[in-house]
Amino acid sequence: MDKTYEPRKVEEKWYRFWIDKGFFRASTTSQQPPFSIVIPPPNVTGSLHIGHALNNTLQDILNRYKKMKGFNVLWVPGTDHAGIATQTIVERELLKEGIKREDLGREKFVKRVWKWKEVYGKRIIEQLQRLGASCDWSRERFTMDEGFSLAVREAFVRLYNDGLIYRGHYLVNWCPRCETALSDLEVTREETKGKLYYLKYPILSEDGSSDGFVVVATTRPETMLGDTAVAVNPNDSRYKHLVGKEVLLPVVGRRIPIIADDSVDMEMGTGALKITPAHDFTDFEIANRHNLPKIQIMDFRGRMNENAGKYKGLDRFECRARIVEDFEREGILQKIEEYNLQLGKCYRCGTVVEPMLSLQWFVHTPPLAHPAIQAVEEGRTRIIPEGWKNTYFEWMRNIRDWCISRQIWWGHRIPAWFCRDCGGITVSVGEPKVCRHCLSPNIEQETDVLDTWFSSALWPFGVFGWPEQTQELRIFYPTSVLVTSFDILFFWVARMMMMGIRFMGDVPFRDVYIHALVRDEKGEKMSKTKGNVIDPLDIMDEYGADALRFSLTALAAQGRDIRLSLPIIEGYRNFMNKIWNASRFVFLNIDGKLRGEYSDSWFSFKSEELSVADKWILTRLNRVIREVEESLEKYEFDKVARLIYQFIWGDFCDWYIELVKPVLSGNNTGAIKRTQAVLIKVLASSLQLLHPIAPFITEELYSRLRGIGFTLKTPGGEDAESIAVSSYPVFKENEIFEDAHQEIEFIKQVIVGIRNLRAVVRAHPSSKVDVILVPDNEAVLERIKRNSDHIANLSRASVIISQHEKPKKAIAQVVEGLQIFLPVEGLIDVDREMERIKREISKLIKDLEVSQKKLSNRDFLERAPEDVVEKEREKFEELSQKKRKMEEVLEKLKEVGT
RNA sequence: GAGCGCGUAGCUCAGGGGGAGAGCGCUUGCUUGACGCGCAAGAGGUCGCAGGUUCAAAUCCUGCCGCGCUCACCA
Repeated sequence: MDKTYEPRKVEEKWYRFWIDKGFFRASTTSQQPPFSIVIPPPNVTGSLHIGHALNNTLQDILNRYKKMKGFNVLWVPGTDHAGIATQTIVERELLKEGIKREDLGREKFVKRVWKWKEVYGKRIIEQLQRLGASCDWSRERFTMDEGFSLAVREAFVRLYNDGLIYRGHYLVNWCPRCETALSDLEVTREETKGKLYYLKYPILSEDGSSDGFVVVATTRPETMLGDTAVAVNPNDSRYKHLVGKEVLLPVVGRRIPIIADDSVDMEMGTGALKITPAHDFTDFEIANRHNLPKIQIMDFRGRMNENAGKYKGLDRFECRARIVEDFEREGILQKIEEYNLQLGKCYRCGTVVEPMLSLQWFVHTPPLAHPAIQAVEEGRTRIIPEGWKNTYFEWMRNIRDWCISRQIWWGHRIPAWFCRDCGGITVSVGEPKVCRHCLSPNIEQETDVLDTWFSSALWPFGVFGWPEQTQELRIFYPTSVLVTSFDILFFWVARMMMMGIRFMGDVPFRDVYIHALVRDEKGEKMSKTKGNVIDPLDIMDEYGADALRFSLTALAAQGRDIRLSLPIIEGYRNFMNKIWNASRFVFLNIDGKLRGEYSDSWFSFKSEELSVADKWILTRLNRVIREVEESLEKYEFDKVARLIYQFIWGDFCDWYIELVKPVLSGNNTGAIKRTQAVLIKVLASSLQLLHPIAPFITEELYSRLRGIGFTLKTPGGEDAESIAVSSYPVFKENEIFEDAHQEIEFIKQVIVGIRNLRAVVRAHPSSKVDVILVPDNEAVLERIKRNSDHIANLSRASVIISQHEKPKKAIAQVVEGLQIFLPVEGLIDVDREMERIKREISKLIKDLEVSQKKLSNRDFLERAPEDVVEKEREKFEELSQKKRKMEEVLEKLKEVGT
């Protein structure tokens, strides 16, 4: 066995083993309770990033844990076609070859994208496998595979027939670069420095002559070309007299009315608002109230159209500059101010979004949102951590209709056909032959595709074969938990809730666990442009998948972002190595094969046969088992990791192994056998606890345990050929030994005390020192007697127990009920040691004062719970005893100095 | 503008009404028969600030300061 764990030597082997054995395959005939998770499907063209690593590690932990608990676990994997994102990437690649998508035409282009999908979809799947994801790959799905396409059409048709999908002319967010409509969510607002332009519109008097100006303020002067009114607040005394009059729209020369509308804020700008109904959401609504015409002045690429007159053909930003110039020349530009505004940008490409009037498809969401809100209110779906509930409610309660049509090629084509004869719409799952309304065969399918998130919303039941009523749906829906990050709470989680309830009549998941975002060590979001990405694949190459997984788990505290850095990962890589070496120690101390000695109810020692140390470690183990399970059930992943880390390193390695070394090198065969058994039991259980987080190293070490003849059982009671299918450790009340636990905890203090004294006298680690232990009472005396070997071995001391004699010249330590003396002959830095003791005494005095104050406070005595008061009394007693002893120690020191 | 989260050791973070914790880093010592990716012993903190509630506040409440995020059609 190597001295250092080398993950690269084993990881691939074990993953193949798990797959070959079919351990990740779920059963549709099992009697076991189901546990199911659907993966948040990564983008097909994407590459595994650190966020995926976290997301899938957490899911894997839950799945592997439940598997070991005997559940019929199903983790459904898959990928998302990610419409706009994927199309953009493929377009960019094609451009490198000098090909535009229009050159290929729709059909050929889509074929090219499928090719990409084949290559890159596979890549991300391999990367997930590299991470160790225990997905049931036989059930891998893609949001555009045949079955899923059927589900999408079915859902669309049903919603349409129920009147929840409609088509109409509305103002939508439009990306002029992607040339498609976007939903509200796909627009991100960014604070941008801009300018506020004050434009003077000449007022027309009754006779048509000019009569002064009304000044409007705007951040987008170019939109004035499409102005159809100026609006003021009806209560605005500055403008009251102008309502009903007209202004002459400069440059254009059109007459437009001055109207009154309540929604105009008198404080804002000049209080007079120019109305461009076809390019602004507020204006659109005002226009509807006043029956104003809507003049579109741009084409879908963001260039001025024929309605822009002489500006036709200009890009919208060029046009802005020209308009401003022209206003200035005419003397009707009053002023320009610096102005910060929240600009809407396309979340995919960052282009400034243009509100555009167009014919689009929408989902009418409030009727879907209502039951989805209720489900969370009633706790049928729990959101964890709870804080996100409010965010969910907030969004759901203010939900607006969802624009689902996209003018791109890659995606689910909307299953609607338009009739060239009667203009009617036929919506159908299969391809219709004739128009539903006039029976004309002269029909044509909608060219728009659906928003990617429309199909993602069906994921939790689409993957199980919906709309067919499959066995999988019956068993695994609702899924047990969804693990995701908060940035797609609205995009995805909320919509799955709506669709799941609508089509399945039940929530899509019992729990939603929302985890953090992974940031860099400075707390910044990782991005390729910033160059601060930590690539999980590099990390796995260098440190191993387990180290990465453990790092992410240990940092996955609820409600806080993860700041990941290499030193942290290195630390947990070291932990993996520690486990490796602890196991190595165990193996080195078991000669030959166990020959099944321990495999069949192999741990069968009666409590009186166990040593105090054995009892101590078993107590610790059992408590850790319980705490780990409690934490897992609450999704407290960081706590799980900490508990296991502390137990393996801090308890098992630092103390148990050290305590047991003399036994193993002794010649008491019975004691050796028993110790070996405890070592194996504790090691095996530790590996099991660790397995969900670090599957590879634990499998490797388990295989070595099998090599020496030790086997775990499956939940079904059979020999487990893999730790992945072994039965999770169970808390056993009869392996809790409170007395032994306290005894070893006490002995640890004694040992640390002596080591501390050794450091004071600068004793060389290999040299022995003489110490005199002076116990207060019989109980302490007995404890020390029982453990004098442990003390002597772990502190390299010759121990003398004395109830009366105390050395004259010595340095000392005090632990509860015990003084530890180390005689010295003036070879030490007495002043420094005195300083140390004095510091300690003054701290004791301070603590005593606090305690004293409490105990002399009548309110405390009367109102505090009895046990708290009692504990305070004990504490006071203990502190004052310790103080007395420390003072004594100080006296001894003085003598050393003389 | 509204809402949410976070300020605890030099750094990264647990904890969350009754004796301040971990890892890393730092100091000192170590060819300790598992491991130097290690062992041992240490130093290091008015728990952001100010009030309040309470017998008792790092912990609960209010305000403030700082950092971050989300939502919002505001010219």
